[in-house]
Amino acid sequence: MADQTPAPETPRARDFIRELVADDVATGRFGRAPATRFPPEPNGFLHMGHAKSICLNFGIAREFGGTCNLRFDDTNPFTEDAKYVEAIKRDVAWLGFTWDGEFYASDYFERLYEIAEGLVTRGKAYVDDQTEEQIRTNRGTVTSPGTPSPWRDRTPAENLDLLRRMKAGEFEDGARVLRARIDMAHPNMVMRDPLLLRIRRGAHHYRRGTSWQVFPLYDFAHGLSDAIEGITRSLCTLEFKDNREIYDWLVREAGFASPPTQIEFARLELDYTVLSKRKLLRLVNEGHVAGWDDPRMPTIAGLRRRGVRPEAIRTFAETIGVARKDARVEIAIFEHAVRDDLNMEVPRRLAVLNPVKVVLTNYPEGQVEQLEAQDYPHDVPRTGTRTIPFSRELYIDRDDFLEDPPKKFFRLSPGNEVRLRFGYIIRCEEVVKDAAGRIVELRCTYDPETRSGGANSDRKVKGTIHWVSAPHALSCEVRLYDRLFRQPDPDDVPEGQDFLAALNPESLVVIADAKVEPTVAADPVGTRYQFERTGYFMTDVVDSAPGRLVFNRIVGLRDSWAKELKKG
RNA sequence: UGCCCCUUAGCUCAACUGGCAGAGCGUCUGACUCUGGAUCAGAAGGUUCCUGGUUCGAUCCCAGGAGGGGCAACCA
Repeated sequence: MADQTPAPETPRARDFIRELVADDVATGRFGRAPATRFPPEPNGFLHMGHAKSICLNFGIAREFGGTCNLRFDDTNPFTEDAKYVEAIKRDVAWLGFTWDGEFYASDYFERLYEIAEGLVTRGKAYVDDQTEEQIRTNRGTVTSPGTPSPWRDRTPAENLDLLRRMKAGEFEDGARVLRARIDMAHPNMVMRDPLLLRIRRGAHHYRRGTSWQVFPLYDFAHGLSDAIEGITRSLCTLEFKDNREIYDWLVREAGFASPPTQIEFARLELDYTVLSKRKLLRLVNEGHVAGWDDPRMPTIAGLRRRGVRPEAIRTFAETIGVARKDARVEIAIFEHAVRDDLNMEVPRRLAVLNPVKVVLTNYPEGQVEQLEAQDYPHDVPRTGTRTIPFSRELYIDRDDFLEDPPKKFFRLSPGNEVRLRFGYIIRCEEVVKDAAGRIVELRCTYDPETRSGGANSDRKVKGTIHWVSAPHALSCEVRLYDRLFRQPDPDDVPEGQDFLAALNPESLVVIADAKVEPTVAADPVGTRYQFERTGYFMTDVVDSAPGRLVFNRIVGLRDSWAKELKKG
């Protein structure tokens, strides 16, 4: 009774995929350690959806003592580029994962072609001369069977001859394709003689140049690439469920002894953003954002530039888990993961985003005190202090003063007191306005007995606000980033409009002249802080420089005052 | 001749494969106070989509239905 029973080590709740992998290990099904792969196509930057997949694939390999390859699924010469390969590698590494093998589907083209010849020889594939349009029409519809191609019954010898001439570059693009010979009336559309190889004679592949001319399609390349690498479980998203049948058909026909098995999980959908490479590409190409690494983008590069740490992304991926049903995740879950991570890691600083001047009328002119300020709050297990200057003229945030405050407003107002963080208690005596009625200065008095840490510092006031010393503060630019879209589902727009109609015009608000305490001047670019009572910020790695401070807001703090206001 | 998934708390998921439906986030309440936008504690919240069936017992198995989603690119 007396001694505390230590909390039992509760194993993290397993998802259905990890259960299957654990079964594989227990039964020795594959006769080898679990092997996964992350297979991006190098035609765009990685985003949060990919991060989920990366954490899953690499996480499983790590947990089960297996391997995870990075494989570029580069089978479409029209859209792929080496610059995307580099960006993807950088992003995966930044997320904290090391791949076992680095492979390219384009390195398997020869092997795939040999498998194609094998299929042709055994009557399992044929060369089709139909036009693209005819192929589409003759595939039938979801409710009606397709029509066999007139070329479907060519002899293996004829098919082999045509296939070789396709490879040799004798035919125009689109003149012929290689198709699997399965069933044109199959209830699964994917199995209606799927296309295997298409001719791209003029195309320039970023790795193969113009030397290779018959390119495999996804279905043909993907499962076989997995099999070639000895993958055990091939994890992909739900929309590939129907493709599993052709995946299994191909690895079986190719004669792999212990072929991989595909498992599908739900792709991530995140509120207030889009996670589709096609849509992200449009945002970039049409100039709605500044680039793939715009801090508003849900790309790994964008999140990195904004200041999110990889730890937060990994925690988020773990939190949302994986499931077999569609998953739309609230952005609050992500923001919570980001705050939770930063809370324990980054030092506090004082910054005033929307400054209004405060003059302490009873503070000696010309006097400057150095105040000691804690870098971390009492409940964060880190230590550190700094000194910040205090003087007669200060800035506080305009939001922290109200001439006519509502109930429960515990900040500064005429005749009322508030504590300046790490400093003194002050009282507002007079409000100075310009001709237009705008407040230009608050004339206050301070209580010299209440300096933080001093003998009589424990006098209580309701509120504490942040401030900076006007003559010492550094001017800086602050970029307040917000959700890119103004509604949870950007695709939920009226007929005739697309997701761009839901763009949030205030996703970036730039404050040209904010004030920050001088201690940040010496920190390297890319340093993160919490600006007390405001949010988490990082100096922008591209635009910030000594003498020109630029801060990105990573995420705000939880806004319980706004909630209080809403309640009325 | 359609096929394949999915449906459990506001949201995302659990429930050891038939045994008193749980967790995180969110919400609410309280505590604390030099972050009243930090932190901590507690609470509320359920016809497990519906209708039958099997069973001592069904979220789980079976049948039918409803709702949501995927598939008819020489994209992946």
